[in-house]
Amino acid sequence: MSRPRAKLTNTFPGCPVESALSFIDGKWKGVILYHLMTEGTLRFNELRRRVPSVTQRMLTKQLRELEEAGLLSRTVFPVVPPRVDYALTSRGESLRPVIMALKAWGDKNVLCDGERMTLKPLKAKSQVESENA
Amino acid sequence: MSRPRAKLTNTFPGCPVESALSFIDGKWKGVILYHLMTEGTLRFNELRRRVPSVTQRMLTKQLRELEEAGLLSRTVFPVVPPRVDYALTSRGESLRPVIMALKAWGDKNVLCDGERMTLKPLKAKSQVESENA
DNA sequence: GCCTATAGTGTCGAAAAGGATACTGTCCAT
DNA sequence: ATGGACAGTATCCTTTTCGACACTATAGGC
Repeated sequence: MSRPRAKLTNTFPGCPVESALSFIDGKWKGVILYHLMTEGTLRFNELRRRVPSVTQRMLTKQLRELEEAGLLSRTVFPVVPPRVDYALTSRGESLRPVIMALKAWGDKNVLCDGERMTLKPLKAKSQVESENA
Repeated sequence: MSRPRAKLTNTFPGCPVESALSFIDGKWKGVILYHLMTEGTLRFNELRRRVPSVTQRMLTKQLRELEEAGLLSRTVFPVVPPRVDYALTSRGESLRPVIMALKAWGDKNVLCDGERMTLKPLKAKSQVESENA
């Protein structure tokens, strides 16, 4: 397969997994979708503030790709200073189970401590039970 | 964020989404996990046959990364010809909801027709109802 | 004696992705 | 008159990813 990932499309079982992944591939798409899902429509700089480490250029790029993929809509208001709203389309909304599964897995398995990303230890069943008790 | 994606780890809401994504990032990890989830333990060449377009070198690389991440185990049998089994660990198994959500989304939204990957049209509610009738 | 299967490794190069930095233009508040 | 907020572009450069291809070693079958 010498095609870029976004154009990956051989037919084989499991291909749907890859093609779905290709839509949220890109360093920031996951977070962008997550914020739009949990907070609703957001403006460019609102997104920027929520994803502090993305550069302007990358945020623009990822948003354009998501728009092209039909996952979000971009609404420009002809006012000054400029105003641009980003909102999920219904196809974007349909990704909610995926994003939320990722979020749940990340919450359970990863420690985002600000310096390193570390895996949380797996819990034995007894530990889980005592926590839920 | 000038770190590679695998080391992405700033603290912000939505970070769990990104860090979860970093585990299945890589052009073939999704499919590999999918096949191990649906078929159980597989040998190197069995995986290769299930993912026809991956090269040997890339399959090896992705498998090693998944192993390092603790998502699968690699068992070498000292026989000749060589035999190496790949199986999900329990942490790998814990990704099942994620992979299955991706699979479901892909099935519903993408047409893998072997030449192009195209988005299926969104269904109006009435259409869905008549299909389920 | 040659081919096949097994599970890789090594090297090379192209392409894609991502980051740093500087720049645009208008309005408003200070 | 200076600076900031807004939503971007443009240019350049580095890093990362991926693929092609060649190569390894051993046993068994024809």
